[in-house]
Amino acid sequence: MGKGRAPCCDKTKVKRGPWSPEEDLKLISFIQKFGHENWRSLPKQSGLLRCGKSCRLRWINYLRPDVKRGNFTAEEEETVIKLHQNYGNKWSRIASQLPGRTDNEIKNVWHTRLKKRLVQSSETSPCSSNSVSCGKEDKSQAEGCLNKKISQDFTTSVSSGGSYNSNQEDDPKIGLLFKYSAFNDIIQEVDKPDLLEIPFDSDPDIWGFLDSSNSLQQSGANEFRAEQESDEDEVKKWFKHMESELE
DNA sequence: AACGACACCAACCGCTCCGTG
DNA sequence: GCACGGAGCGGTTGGTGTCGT
Repeated sequence: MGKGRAPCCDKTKVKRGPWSPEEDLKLISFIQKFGHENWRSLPKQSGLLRCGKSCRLRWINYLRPDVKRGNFTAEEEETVIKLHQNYGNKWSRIASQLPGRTDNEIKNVWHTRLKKRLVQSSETSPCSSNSVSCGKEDKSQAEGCLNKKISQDFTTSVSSGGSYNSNQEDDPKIGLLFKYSAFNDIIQEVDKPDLLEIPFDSDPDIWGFLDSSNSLQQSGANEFRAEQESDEDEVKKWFKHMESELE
């Protein structure tokens, strides 16, 4: 794109680094009221001294109501491994199959845990069966080797000759993915400006912050969203509280 | 208790994609 | 068709917590 591009924001005039609870509240409050049609102008309108990109990232990776916090379950990890085998480093693609998990989170988990785990297990059980050399001197090679093995296992489990998509309901784990995916439609609603629904379990820090001055109870982190429909009163209370916090 | 190594994760950076005029 | 701007994505970094010595 031709002449290069202007930076997304004036870095000398925006705050950087970790977000404070107050900033989080401002962002949540603004998005709940007005949505996020335009990330670039959002900081200005909401009174945040942040780059639009930073706001977007914070919202998507942390504040979004449907973000699931906490450790990945074994099933989720396995799913990530399999999806990575299919999609490669398309984290957003993988994330779309794991509701509540963000691309950033999946990426982190992959780099910190799963990749290592794969390399380790490839070292203990070399995939000699398919005549691929798994030299220890090249970790990426080892990883590739293992991926190949997983791929085989995966395609086998999905059933021979069938594509991933056409057989996903046959595999219990893929079935699980499907169940997750069913929530996607609901989750995507969150991005719509006119929606006024705030689940109470998205961010421990925020809720801890809120709890410190109010007794708004957050529901358990792993309880799913079915109970949320009756939370409208809670939402109003929450807004009132947030507004008072911001004053 | 102090220190270093390692692990984890939030956030940033820069690039690409896509819509619009 | 082209230029531009905004959004999204993936790679990387830096801060912080944890563990081992």
